[in-house]
Amino acid sequence: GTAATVKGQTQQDLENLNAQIILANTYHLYLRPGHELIRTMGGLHKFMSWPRPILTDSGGFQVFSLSDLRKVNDAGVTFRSHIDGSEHFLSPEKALEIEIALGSDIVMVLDECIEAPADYARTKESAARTLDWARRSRDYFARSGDAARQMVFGIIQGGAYVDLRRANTDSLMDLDFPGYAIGGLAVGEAHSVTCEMTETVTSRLPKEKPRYLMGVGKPEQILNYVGLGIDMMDCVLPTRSARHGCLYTSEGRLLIRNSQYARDPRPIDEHCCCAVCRRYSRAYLRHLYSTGEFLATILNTHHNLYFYLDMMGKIREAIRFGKLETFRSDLQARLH
RNA sequence: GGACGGGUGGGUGAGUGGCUAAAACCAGCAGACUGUAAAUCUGCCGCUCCUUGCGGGCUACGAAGGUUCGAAUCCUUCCCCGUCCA
Repeated sequence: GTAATVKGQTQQDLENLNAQIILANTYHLYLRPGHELIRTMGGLHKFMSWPRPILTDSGGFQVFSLSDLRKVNDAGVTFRSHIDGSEHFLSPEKALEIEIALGSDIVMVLDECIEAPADYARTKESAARTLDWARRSRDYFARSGDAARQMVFGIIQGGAYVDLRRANTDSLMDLDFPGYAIGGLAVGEAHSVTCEMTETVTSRLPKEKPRYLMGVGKPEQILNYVGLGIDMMDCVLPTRSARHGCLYTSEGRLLIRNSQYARDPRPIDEHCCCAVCRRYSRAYLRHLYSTGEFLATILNTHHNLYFYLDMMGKIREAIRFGKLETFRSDLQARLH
């Protein structure tokens, strides 16, 4: 829900899907419509009519993905807006100020997410900066925030280097955040490396606090991350892929535009109970997609979100019954 | 009957002697997408052969002839389409 909307779904849809929490983005909402406007409108929950929890990302990822529009130094990040080219400065304190104005439930600190692969010296320097920013964020929130209403999560960086990940995890834990995020992964490195770094971190983190792996992932990868002790994830994949005609099923991905579905009367996934699968055929959905109808986006997004949320529900259930390993290997085998 | 303008690959439409199997866009086919600058991006898109190479052969810019080393491009005739005049 980057721009205070999950593209293609109404808040009502999201409630029907049983979405527990959505993510919104500091950088985007700061540029448009502006955090002061949202504060004036009663905060982000009220503004977008979403009574359930919201997590706000800090703009750290934009530092990375808008790389040719930014300059980073220890003080913070100077961005040029991707919308009108205007220049803006984001510091750890400024990011918190915005997120406090938005009133999100979980506030992410500003971090620096760097490209993969990055060399050791650069990664070390950047991770140290992120750690320093986390300290500043914590201190700023202690002065200006309301711990009864919001909680701030720290972010661990350290690239693909085990010792840097370890050191940054330990140092961040010293700052005693209520939750910890792992950033800077799934940015181009091999999945095995993502897993190795994740395990390096989760094996050190306290069990009673949430662990959030930022920006992932594919369904079959999520099963691995959960197995490594991850509690939270966020990802554009289900919604963006939906807009691009890629649908997730219990048997793997399905590209709805493929000509083989032109006359296919079956639902996307015969085992799926979502509103789209209960009502529409592949042939119809392919037609909507290829004619560029926006109902295609709406229905495809609904299905993919149902798939993801349903899978997460089943994962929780499997964990509850001590069956995660079986569930994971069964599902991964079917997804391939 | 006459005067102009025009007929290009599935579509729209560039190209007015060699760099053109022919721009671009659309359609079609396939792929990608991971803390959302994304209803986006990439590849293929005449037929065919193989030793898959910035390879070979064939066919192609309304039709048929011609000029030229070389023609979608120039010339002739014909056939269509549009506009205007009688």
